[in-house]
Amino acid sequence: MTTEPLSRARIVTAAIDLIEREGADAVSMRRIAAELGVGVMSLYNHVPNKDALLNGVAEAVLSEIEFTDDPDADWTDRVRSQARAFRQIAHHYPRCTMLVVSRQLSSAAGLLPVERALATLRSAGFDGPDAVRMVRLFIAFIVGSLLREVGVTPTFAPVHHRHLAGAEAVDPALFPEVSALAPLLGACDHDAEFEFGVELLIQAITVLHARKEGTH
Amino acid sequence: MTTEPLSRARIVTAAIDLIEREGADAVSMRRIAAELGVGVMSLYNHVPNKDALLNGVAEAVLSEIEFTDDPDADWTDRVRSQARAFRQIAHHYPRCTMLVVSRQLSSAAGLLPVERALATLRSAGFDGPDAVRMVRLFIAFIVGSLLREVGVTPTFAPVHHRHLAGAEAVDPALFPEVSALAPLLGACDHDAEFEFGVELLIQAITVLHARKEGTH
DNA sequence: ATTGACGGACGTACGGTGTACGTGCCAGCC
DNA sequence: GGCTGGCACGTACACCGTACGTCCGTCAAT
Repeated sequence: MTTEPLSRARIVTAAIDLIEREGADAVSMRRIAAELGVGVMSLYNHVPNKDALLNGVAEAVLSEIEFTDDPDADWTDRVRSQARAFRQIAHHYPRCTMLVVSRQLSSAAGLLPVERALATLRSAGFDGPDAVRMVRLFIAFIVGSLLREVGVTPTFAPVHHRHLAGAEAVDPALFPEVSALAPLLGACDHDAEFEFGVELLIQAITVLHARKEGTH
Repeated sequence: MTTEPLSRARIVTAAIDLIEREGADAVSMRRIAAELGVGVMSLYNHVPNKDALLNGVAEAVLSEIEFTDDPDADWTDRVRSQARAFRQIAHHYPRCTMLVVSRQLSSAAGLLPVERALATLRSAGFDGPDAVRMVRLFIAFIVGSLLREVGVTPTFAPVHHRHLAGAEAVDPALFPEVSALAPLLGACDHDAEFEFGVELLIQAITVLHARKEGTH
């Protein structure tokens, strides 16, 4: 059994595996070291500290986004596919999602999605300031959506009824709308919800686009 | 000096103060107890554990939202003011924002904003499913926006240049758009950005509204 | 007035955490 | 052959959440 020589990459992937298996709370230097069959302090030869390790996790997850961008496609389709790509990794690493969105990364991994998005929006004819605004808007929507989707499953148990275990848990007098719409609030088709949001944003942007074109 | 008798409320506000002063990482039972001039274990007479305490913090912050809803106003204005109210507390308790959005609350404090939003959307003529969709969309956008605004300042230092310390830090060959738009990406007028997003969402919703009305 | 129960403040203790620091092994180079 | 530098490792320390036992003030019933 040739134990290959421990590297930052091996440590990061071990951390990712551990997070996905047992949640972010289970991560500790000792735990990761044990997972790798290695002394705790050996980790510090490849990673300056735990925080940097977690940044590495976020980077690694983010860099697995598969952008299959077709420059010839309609810009709306390109936006759609990029939004979906972003969301797809969140589903591949659900327990890591919180980590990814809660750390702003200055590395290449964090910049590439922005680069792609800016490129397609510029090619669609938006000027710089507008393109930046659009990207920020889309990222806000995507991050917020992913947080909701993931926050629903902190234990990863398929709890569909969320905070509304029963309709009687919420007082209809205080919260008439919430209690009336409890069934709708309890069940959430995340896919449909996400697609709806993306379409609505794209449509809104298209309108704004046409309006600017018209004022030329 | 009459030391008033320690209560869940006092503990929670001490925690909030501590978080705002020194960040979320500074919170520990021992630290909070010291802040209150009290033994550590005394806290557990009023709070079952740290997690519940943090939930209490999130609830307290959330319940400070000031909804000055005018039922006679235009529904778009009501949506605007609700979105702004949500954002305002995030600016009042910037270091607590992450806590608030990362915990889904089943309490009244968490439900009230949803109730308000549903009520205004229903009064605007949306049916149940559409209203729920809209609320989810808005919350996703708001949460994502707040995370960006707050994530920019984890140290609360007014770092305006973010991840782009200098334009030369990012390789123009790899990231042409990012490097070209670096000045725009570096500086962000959060207020304007938020208002832009809210207006765009409202406009998109209005279009969708009109379309549904037309198909009657 | 005495007693009893009880709630809340507190100290101690245990297992776990991140990581600073020193030690020893082993490969590569002079 | 001896030196040097990198890497695995153990020990140690300060801090964490919290289970548990203790003590004391207050109040009810006797």
